[in-house]
Parts: sequence; C-alpha cells; structure tokens
Amino acid sequence: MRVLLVEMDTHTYPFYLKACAKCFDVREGERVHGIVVRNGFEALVFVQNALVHLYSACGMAESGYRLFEEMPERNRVTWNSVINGFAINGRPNEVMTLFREMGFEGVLPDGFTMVSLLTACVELGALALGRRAHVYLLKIGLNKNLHVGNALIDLYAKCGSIGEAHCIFNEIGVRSVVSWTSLIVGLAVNGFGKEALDFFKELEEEGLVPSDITFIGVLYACSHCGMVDEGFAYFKRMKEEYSIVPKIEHYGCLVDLLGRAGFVQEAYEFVQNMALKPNAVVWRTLLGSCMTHGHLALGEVVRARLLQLEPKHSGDYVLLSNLYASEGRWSDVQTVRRNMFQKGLRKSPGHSLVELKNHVHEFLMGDKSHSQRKEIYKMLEDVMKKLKVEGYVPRLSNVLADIEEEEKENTLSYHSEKIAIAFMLINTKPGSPIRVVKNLRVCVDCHLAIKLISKIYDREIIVRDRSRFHHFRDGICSCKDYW
DNA sequence: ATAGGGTTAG
Repeated sequence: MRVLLVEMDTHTYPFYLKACAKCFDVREGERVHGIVVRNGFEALVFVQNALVHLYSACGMAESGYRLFEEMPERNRVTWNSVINGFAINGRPNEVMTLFREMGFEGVLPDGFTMVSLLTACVELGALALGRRAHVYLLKIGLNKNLHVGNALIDLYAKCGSIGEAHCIFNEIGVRSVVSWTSLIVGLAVNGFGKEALDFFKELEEEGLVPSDITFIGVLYACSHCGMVDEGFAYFKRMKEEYSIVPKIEHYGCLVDLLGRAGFVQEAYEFVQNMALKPNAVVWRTLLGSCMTHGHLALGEVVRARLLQLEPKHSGDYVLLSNLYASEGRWSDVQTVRRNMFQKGLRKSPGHSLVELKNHVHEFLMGDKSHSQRKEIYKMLEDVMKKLKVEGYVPRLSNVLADIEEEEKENTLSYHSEKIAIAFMLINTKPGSPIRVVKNLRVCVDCHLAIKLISKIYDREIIVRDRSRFHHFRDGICSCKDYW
C-alpha cells in the first residue's frame, strides 16, 4: 500500500497510520513516521497515538513503548494503546506494571484498558487476579460493555472456570457472535466438546452467522472428542452454507482430527492433497499423531519436512526423540539429542504456575529453590508412596534420555506439575480445588499420577497445559485420556 | 474531521 502524500495534513496522518496498522505495513508506517517528524508534527497527541498503535499492533510493543516514554502529552488513549500493545504481544507482566502506573498518574481505566488487563490475566492463568479485575469493573459499571463481557467469558473459560464463563454469557443482554465463539472455544478447550456443539446449534437457531473462528472452535471440539465424521461435515457446511474460505488453521484442525483418532496414514494423505501449502504447525500436528500412535517410519518422513521448514524448533527434536524412546531405540534417542545440543538448542524447561493468596508461585522441573522445599519433597514422597499402593507404575518412555530406570523415575516424580500440586496440597484446605497452569503439555506419566492424586486426596485438580484443560476428579480426567 | 478493544489449529 502506498499513496501520494500531497496535501496530507495533521488530520490525515492518523487515518493513514491506522490503515498501515490494519494491514501490518510497518515499513510504510515508518516512512510516514519520518515525514511526520520532518514536518514537525511529531508532538501532536493524535498523531503520536496513531504511531504508538501502529507499532503495538504490528508486534513491536517495545517500539510503541519507547515513543510513549518520550511523549510530552499523553491521554487515556495513549495509555490504552501502549498497554494493549503488551497485552496482544504476550507480555502480561508489562501490562500489570503499566496498569498500576496509569492509576498512579490519575488516568482512569475504561473498557479498552480492562480488556487488555483481562487478556493479561488470561495469559497468566491468574484467576484470582482476574476476579479482582471483574469486581473492580462491576464497581465502575463497565460490565455492561460487550467487549469487556466477551473478555470475561474468555477469562473464566481459559482459567478453567467454565461455570463462571457460562454465567457471564447469560448476563450479557445482546450477545455478538464473538460472545458465542468465546464460549464455544472455552467449552471445547475444557473438554466439553458435546456442549460446545450444542451451543453452536443454538447460535444457528438464533439466526447468528458463525465466523471462521467459530468453526475453529467447532473443529477443535470434534477433534478432541474423536468425532471424525462430524468434523468433516462441519467443514463442508462451513464452505457451502457459510461461504467461508478455509484457512490453514482449519486444515490444521482436520489433520489433528484424523491423526488424533488414529487415522495417521489418512492424515498424511490429507496433508499432501489439501488446497493450501502445509505449514510447520500442520506437519508438527502430524508428527504429534505419529508419536501418539507409534508410527515411526512416517514420523521420520514428517520430521524431514519440518527440518526444512523450521530447523531450529527444539520441540520437534523432543517429539522425535520421544518417538524413538517409546520404541526403545535409545541410540537413536541419543543421536537426536546430540544433534539438538550441537545446534545450540535446548528443550524449553517445563514450569508450572499456581496461585495462592494473591501470589503466583512458579515451579520448575526438579525445583529445589522454594522456601518450603522440605515440606514439599516430604509431601511428594508421601504422594508417590500412596500412588504405588493404588497400583501406579511410572510411565517412563517420555523422558528425554536413556538414563538408568531408577534415575528416570526420580526425574519424573519431580516434574513441575507434581511439585506444584504437592505445594498446593500442603497449603490449601482439604477439598478445595487446585489449579495449575503449565507451559508445556502434560506428559502421560503426570496425567496418570494426577488422576490418582485427585482420587486419593479427594481434590478437583484443574491443569491448563499448553494446548488444553484437564479437569481431574475421582480418578478420571475430562479429556477421557484423549488429548 | 483526526487515535485505542473481545474469539483463532499444535
């Protein structure tokens, strides 16, 4: 996009910069930024705000922030633009800090601010913090704001409190398709696929038009519930009834739908024949299915494609290595490991977050840094003892190394989610639910162990992992072991 | 006249 900049005045720049932001054309935006400076308009707050928005919206939150720092005059929009920049670029801690600073400067938050704040809470999985934000915005009457309502649905759903998400949905007077989509996606990631599809049906009965994102939620629900035929039927309806052109994300869902259900060869054929060029995520989905269902030969083929597309993705090395490990091919495991280390790649360390009395505690794998470490490890030993009485046998194939069996067992018992759960068993009242947010996917062994812990200690345990929720209760998980 | 928001496959 490029137009002649004759006759551009101070009123035109914001319009034009907004357009640049909308098509992520940061280069053109920078060019205009230069012109603005040369013409001496850089101190005008409207122009400045448009520039902060441009950088924030194009993934350059830091650049937006640098401008913000230099601004002689700021208003609420300036604050909102820079805060939102951090919110949409995955920097929740900066959002929290700036929100506080905004308050110190006497600038009152509005709906825009609260949406950014809620987005940051979602990112952190900080349910208690999100609830405080909710209470606050009730006080200032912002709960009537549709965008805020939708952000609240997302907050509660993504923090595993689907009942509260439901309440918010019911309280919204006039809902948009986004309200419905947020709830459908929320139900789907929490393992309530059937309910998600019921809501989709209701949405249609209300005469609303689902969006491409609504269909991502629907396809996600199908793939996580093993509804293969239904998924393809929805995909067909999406194209034919709603004239939505499928995006790579939709194809990704279908690959997952097939692969997850064990149709791994079919998934591979689907990838080769689909209308869009498969990206790394699609190939990675397929590699995940190869891993789950033990298709070693195909896994190696898929791995080769991934190496061409994204040679530096450490997660792919881990997946392949686990695939070899599950077949007991330890020398291949070693080769992959060595390969990975030689390229300077490291497995991203697993960590788990839990919220206790307005504080977020973080635990790493094998963490021994916590002030309560003695009690925690004593509790862990107790837990492991009780698990074994219940017939628990550690599943070791997921461990990335061909170390001695005993040592492997040790490594597993110290996975961050187990430590976090032990910490919460010590510090919370019997019977109260335990919520854990994990950065990686929960492994088979932890999944089995947590199921048993939920039964033995009579606790509801809600784990949000990298891709979905697990609600553990009475020894079973909402994912029905299909995740 | 001019600036800002929510839902998105692994």
